[in-house]
Amino acid sequence: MKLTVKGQATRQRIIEGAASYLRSDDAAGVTLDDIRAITGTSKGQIFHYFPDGKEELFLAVARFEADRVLSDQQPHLSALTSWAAWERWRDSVIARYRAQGRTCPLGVLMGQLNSTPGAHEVIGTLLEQWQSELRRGVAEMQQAGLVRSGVDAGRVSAALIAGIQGGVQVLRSTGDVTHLEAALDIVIDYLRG
Amino acid sequence: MKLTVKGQATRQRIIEGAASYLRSDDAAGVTLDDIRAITGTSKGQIFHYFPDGKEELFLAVARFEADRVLSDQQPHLSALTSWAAWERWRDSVIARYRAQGRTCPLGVLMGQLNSTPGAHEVIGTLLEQWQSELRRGVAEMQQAGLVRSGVDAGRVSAALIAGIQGGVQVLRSTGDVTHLEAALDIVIDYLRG
DNA sequence: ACCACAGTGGACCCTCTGGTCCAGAAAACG
DNA sequence: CGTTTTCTGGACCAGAGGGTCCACTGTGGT
Repeated sequence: MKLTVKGQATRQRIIEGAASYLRSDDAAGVTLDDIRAITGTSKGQIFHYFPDGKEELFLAVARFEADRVLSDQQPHLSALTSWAAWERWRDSVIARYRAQGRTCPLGVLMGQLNSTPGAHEVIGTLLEQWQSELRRGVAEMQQAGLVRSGVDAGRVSAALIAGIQGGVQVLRSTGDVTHLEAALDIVIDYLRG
Repeated sequence: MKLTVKGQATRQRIIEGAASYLRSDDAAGVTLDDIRAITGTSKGQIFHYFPDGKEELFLAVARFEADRVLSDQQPHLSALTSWAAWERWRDSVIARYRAQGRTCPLGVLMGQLNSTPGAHEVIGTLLEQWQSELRRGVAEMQQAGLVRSGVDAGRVSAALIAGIQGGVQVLRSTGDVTHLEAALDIVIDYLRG
């Protein structure tokens, strides 16, 4: 499929419009027609740019959102080289999800893409990259002698990922951000020894 | 609505049949008709026992499954009075979710009940009870002098809940149980001081 | 025995939604 | 220019799935 500049723009408009819609409150039951309306496009265009329909479109949006998750944590996530940096990172994560509140674009997307392989792949990749950055952060702290070398960086980063995911999930169903805070703080405290 | 003994039995059969079906692999897109077929009932019966239809039925199943989550952790969850007991509890949680694998009845249910107040209430209640048991366990360890009194039992239990939820979610999308293990182990290690 | 009401089966309906199709407008390109 | 390709609009289709209805059967109480 050839895409002209105009075509690229429209395609992007669809993705970003959908992403933006998912950040609104009642996006639980998104439909292609919702997205069509929001983005001011037509059925024809949606299937022109996403021939495989719903799944392809939603996967594209999911990738877009997954990128956002990581980039929203920058520059902190890539520079976890001091305790102050870890604190800044922690704060940025909490701020991000506090702002997001009970809505969760990726969560809605996963609900729509009923556990298709593609969906798992997007989430898997995201978690992998995320954890890998954290693992690197822990290792750097160890090299700098700020974290005892007996700590298993892989394990700590896995626990952080789990804590964040779970904290966000609790936030989604209870609106309460304290679980996320507690999980992050306790693992970081563990790191401090 | 009056229910005879037979009626009660049928109603229960529907709930348990649905729950069992949700534990199978491809339950992502459950439909009332699936449940009807599995439980050997008719449309008439389903709406007879669950007048509000899908939502009422699925909420009933969700409550059933939520009970299961807690009772599967017994008797360990209610007797967290020694390190050995904590280990046993940890092992029972991991065993349960390892066995469950990538399927997650409550997860599927939540996907269907698109964030209705009822769904949030079921999950909220479950998490509350769960965390409250854990908090009690931590407090008892403190009273026994096994955990330093400076530890905030509420925070630790919140972190455990978050870690478990997140660990299970990772398990669902990657099939990997190590995140769950890491989260539990690290928070328990933190408790050990 | 009778009656009222619960239990059961299944045909039927209706909406919602993903997906198809095609015709016309607008670009790209020679 | 002319033609070929892409872009856009929207009518239309088909299947799925939740929900309704009603007739029939079983059951419990008096």
